[in-house]
Amino acid sequence: MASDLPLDAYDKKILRLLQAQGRITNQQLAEQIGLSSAACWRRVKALEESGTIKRFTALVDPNRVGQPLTTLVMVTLVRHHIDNTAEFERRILEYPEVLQCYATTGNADFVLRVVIEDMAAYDRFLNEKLFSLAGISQVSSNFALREIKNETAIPIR
Amino acid sequence: MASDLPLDAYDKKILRLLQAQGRITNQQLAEQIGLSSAACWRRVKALEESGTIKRFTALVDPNRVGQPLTTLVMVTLVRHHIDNTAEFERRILEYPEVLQCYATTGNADFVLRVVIEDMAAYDRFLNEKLFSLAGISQVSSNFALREIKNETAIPIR
DNA sequence: TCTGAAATCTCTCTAGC
DNA sequence: GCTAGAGAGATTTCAGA
Repeated sequence: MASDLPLDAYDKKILRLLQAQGRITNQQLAEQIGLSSAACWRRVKALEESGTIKRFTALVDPNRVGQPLTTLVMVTLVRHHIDNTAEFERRILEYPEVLQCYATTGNADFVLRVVIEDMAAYDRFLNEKLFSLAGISQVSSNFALREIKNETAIPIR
Repeated sequence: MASDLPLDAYDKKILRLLQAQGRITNQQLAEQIGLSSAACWRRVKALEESGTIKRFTALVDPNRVGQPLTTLVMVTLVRHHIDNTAEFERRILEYPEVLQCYATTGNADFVLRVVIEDMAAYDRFLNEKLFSLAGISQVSSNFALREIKNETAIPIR
């Protein structure tokens, strides 16, 4: 249905606006990009169906829902089992307090961002979840003193 | 209007559902939490006004908009000028390719997540932007080999 | 101060060109 | 791509717990 790629100028404007205001009405969106509302609506649907728009979401302030502690965790695995990596990743996906996880170059194998209530809860996370995984070699916890920026909008060029 | 805090069970359900489906209709939302559509609507507005919901957004797949490269950058500042930190943070906020930035404990002063087109663009980012900032002592670039998880939904307990 | 019902207003989404 | 319009949903008002 939705052809893959390439995005034209209208699509790019749509993506910029929907990243800034996810609940803008289709009519306002259409007006701002300079298309009829039907044409705009079809483009938004196509962008959703092609996966360019993964989904819509509400961004919640973690401080206001009792999860003020952010930690960046560097994890290194032991090199013995080839299954370690797959198993590690599978378990990480199940932990809701781990919002992000990347396999990276450099000293650590993985970098995680963990959002949680307080130090006691983080201690439980380490002992009951992270340290219980097979094949963990090193874990380094870097606590966020301050959030300078936390943006979800990808620059559309 | 919106009293600060504390969230009751309805608010928590609303936050969970809106994080999962940012564009769910108010009627469906009301039905799923067990309130009338008017009551549900008022609660969503209150959550927005209080800042508990920061905003709504579309989550875009960076691969589909030509920004497939993610880098986690550890930055250390020199200790001489007290203004270094404030100036660094101010500039970081202006760089759209830097999606996230945290001041952290540990070896690095800051951890950044940068999303960008390719290595050439990353090289330009380093030389034209990051290295041009005053007071930079060390920069370590860790490239994301794979994204295991990239979630925005804060667990609501 | 909270609710729900109902009236009204606006937008979505399909159809047709 | 555009316009039109029925139906669906959002938003306000009002009255009751």
